Amino acid sequence: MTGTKDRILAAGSELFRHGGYSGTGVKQIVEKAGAPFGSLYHFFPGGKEQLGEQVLRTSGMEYLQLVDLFLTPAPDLISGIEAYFAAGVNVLLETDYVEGCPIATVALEVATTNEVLRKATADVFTAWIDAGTEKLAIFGLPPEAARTLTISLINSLEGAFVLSRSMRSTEPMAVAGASVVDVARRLLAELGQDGKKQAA
Amino acid sequence: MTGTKDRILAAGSELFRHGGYSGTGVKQIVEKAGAPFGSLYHFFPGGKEQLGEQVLRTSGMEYLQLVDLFLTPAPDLISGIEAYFAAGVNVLLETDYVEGCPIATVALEVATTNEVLRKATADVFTAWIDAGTEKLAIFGLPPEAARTLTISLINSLEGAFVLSRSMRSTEPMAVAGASVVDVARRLLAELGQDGKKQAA
DNA sequence: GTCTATAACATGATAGAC
DNA sequence: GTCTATCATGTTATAGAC
Repeated sequence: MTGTKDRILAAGSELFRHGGYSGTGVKQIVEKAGAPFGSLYHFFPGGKEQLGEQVLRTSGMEYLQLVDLFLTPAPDLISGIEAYFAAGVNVLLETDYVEGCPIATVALEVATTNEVLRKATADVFTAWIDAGTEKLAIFGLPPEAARTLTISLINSLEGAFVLSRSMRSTEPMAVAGASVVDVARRLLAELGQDGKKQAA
Repeated sequence: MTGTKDRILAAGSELFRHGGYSGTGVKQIVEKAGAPFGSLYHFFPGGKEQLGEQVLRTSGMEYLQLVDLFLTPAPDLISGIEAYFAAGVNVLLETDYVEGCPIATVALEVATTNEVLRKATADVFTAWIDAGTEKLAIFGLPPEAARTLTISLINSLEGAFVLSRSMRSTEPMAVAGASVVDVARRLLAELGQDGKKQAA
């Protein structure tokens, strides 16, 4: 049984990342959640801003699990990266370019206009970078190289979502994947490693 | 002498890219432009949407000139890319992470909510890609390689603006520059070229 | 805790004097 | 073409019955 609060969070997450923070009204959110209007201010006394912050932090942590889903099963670093961006292409096609990053739309909107929400987006990105850095160790990458590659991967993914969703083309996402593979290959060559999954 | 219409466009450009399309009110725009409220609907009978479209197309073409500013003077491809992302770092620092891409904020906001504005952002990105592809020919890159590298560059730049502005750190922008250099080096090696500027 | 009515305000847009 | 007053609507938030 899904609680009212969770339904409000889920509805907010979808509406915020599609229409933006300013572009989404609180009535729209409770309506989509099938929740009474008063419940919003019962569960989120801080109003729209508190809801926005919770939505960012919650969906940010949910998407963190996607890293495991595609990188962990891969036999080596390169095919892990390829699987990750192939999944990005699939998301674009399967949702008709509707879905992308759950954070970026709001992140750009609030970067200079709302410090509470900006901090929430920054915390999510920081968590993603730290988790990716840790995860890439399974392919033998030392911390510094793993961090650089993770940031490069997120950079390219975020930028590709902007271009691909705007242009309604998978080309930018495909190019992004190939680019990150280039970066990974250069790193591996520099380290003299093969990028195969390490024994536990 | 700056016309009223131009001042409205300039004010709209700044406010839209900072606060987003939904987050910016038309009254806010005319106030910043020092223009009478009625002038907005005189010059833009289509209202906020027509203004938004004009702002996107106009500032998109203005930023196109920045490609020339940093890539053209470079003696070779690699140092051109480095100069470009160094400029990105400077913009972040000099504006205290306020300025970024004039299109991306609105692009994510309207990608699935306003087809007129989405098309405008797509046309701008397409123009950037085409212009970059053409410009990179001065370093000897054939069209296909030039297009791939241009998309990779814009991907990384856009994503780095998202992360850097959110986290208030230049690290993502610096990583982005190094990553695109990796991609360029791989392309040059594959083509057997040196990336030096070609004679006219 | 659920739900509704409504307050207080901001929004995009328009009418019409000048 | 400039400028102001105003409309209708949508916004966030609150009060208070149940």
